[in-house]
Amino acid sequence: MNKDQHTSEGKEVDWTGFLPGIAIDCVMVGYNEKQLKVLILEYKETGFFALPGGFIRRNENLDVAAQRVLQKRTGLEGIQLNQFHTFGSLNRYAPEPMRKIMKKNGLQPAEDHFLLQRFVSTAYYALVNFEQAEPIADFLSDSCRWYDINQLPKLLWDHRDIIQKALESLRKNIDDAAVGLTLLDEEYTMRELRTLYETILDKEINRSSFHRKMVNSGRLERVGKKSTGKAHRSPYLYKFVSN
Amino acid sequence: MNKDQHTSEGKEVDWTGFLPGIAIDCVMVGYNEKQLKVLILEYKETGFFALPGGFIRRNENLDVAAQRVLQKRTGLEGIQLNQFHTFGSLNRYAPEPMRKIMKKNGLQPAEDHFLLQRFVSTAYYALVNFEQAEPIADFLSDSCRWYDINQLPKLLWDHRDIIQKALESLRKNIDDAAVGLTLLDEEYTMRELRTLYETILDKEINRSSFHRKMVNSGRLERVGKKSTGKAHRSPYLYKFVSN
DNA sequence: TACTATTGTTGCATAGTGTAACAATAATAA
DNA sequence: TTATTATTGTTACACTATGCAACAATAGTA
Repeated sequence: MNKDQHTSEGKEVDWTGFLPGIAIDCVMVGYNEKQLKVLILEYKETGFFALPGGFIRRNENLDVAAQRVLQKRTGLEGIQLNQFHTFGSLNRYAPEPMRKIMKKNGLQPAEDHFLLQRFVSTAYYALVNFEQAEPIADFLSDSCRWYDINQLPKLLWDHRDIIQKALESLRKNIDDAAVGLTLLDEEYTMRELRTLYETILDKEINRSSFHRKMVNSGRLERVGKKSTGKAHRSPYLYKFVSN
Repeated sequence: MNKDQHTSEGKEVDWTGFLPGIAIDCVMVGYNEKQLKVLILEYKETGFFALPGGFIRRNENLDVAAQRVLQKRTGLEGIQLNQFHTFGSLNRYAPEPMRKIMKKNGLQPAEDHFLLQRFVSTAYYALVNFEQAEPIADFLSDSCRWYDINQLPKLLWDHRDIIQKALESLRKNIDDAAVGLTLLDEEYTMRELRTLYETILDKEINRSSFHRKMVNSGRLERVGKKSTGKAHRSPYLYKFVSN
């Protein structure tokens, strides 16, 4: 058999249980203090950073595998995952960092170890509530943390490109994605929702147009007013309609 | 080594030269006589039909592999390929048809033969000129033919779903895809272009709105008139502007 | 020369959106 | 109590895009 000792997970990993050659990478997007965040793993003692990812079990759907990866890293279930691209460039095959990571974890991988192969990677993005998620490192990493999308550390392989493409995809789907539903608190002001849009799209949005569009979309419901404590009219609170 | 005899291609196939577990499927879309066409392979003596596909060489980019598949089946180079989804459902793993296909080709595949594994498949669609393409079967097939997208034979695995998703993707991108550029002759009337759009979108399009939109897009150029021989005003001919 | 069918074009209604202005209002200052 | 201030809610206007309908142009036919 082809097993590694991974005491940090308390069990051995049987790499033969996964499909070879194909991996999954997840861009988990959060939002806090007017900034977009992405979950990033830091590998032990190497200064290497990368997206959370995983592999597909031999009797597991691709989409289910992605759900599993997300659940492992955030503790959340039932999050909508969006497959946006599959990355298969040759220049993403660079086993040296992974070999170093494994050595730092006390492993002595053979040259043809599962993790040192070339992988094609199908990438998903997911909108994750910053408050509810609990970043959890995997057995090769010592941290899984939120990073500001504009202040990412240098990432391994093509993971910077993957995040960029995820962001483009999110921007394209922003109106369908119900971004406010996941990224904001249950109730929010129009200003907060607009700021979220502006942050994602990285451009200013006209105030009254946005207001009209959101109200007319029929997906928002007024649920009260918010006291800002400031010297001006207090804004309404909205939430997504539940149909 | 792990080689099969394939005299129809005049050489052996060394399956170890490909990445395992991941395949490519191509939806090549053509247009003829007001109907959308798709290139479909028929496997020898089995009555099995499937999309043209292939695998990724160990030192080959994913996108390049897709180009190679397309080139092999159509003889065309430089066609734009659009990756639209990666299919990884478990229910697409059904090796029995492939085993039968191989046996009909005089092969006696081992249980764990490369082609009998589970594959995740990254799918591309491409717009292909019906006149210029020369459908070419591969070594396991005895034909590669255009089929009307509304009269497809029963396809193996999930290939019907793949075509459906390709069509949805094409519809979403129809305005960017410059469909007329590839699917029509170099010069065409507004009526022909509109009929193409209507065929792809499967709905009627308002005549004058379409006319306006296309003219205002700045991507069309009037290049003359066409004699229809009919008793009415003759339409202008257009072509895509070359910038 | 009138007729017919189709194309090219234009006017009108409606919807979406950018811009600016006005109205409402909650706290603060006078 | 009243004026001030800042921000939100709303509305008017302009411009664009698009569906719809009507009119004009025209190439062949009767």
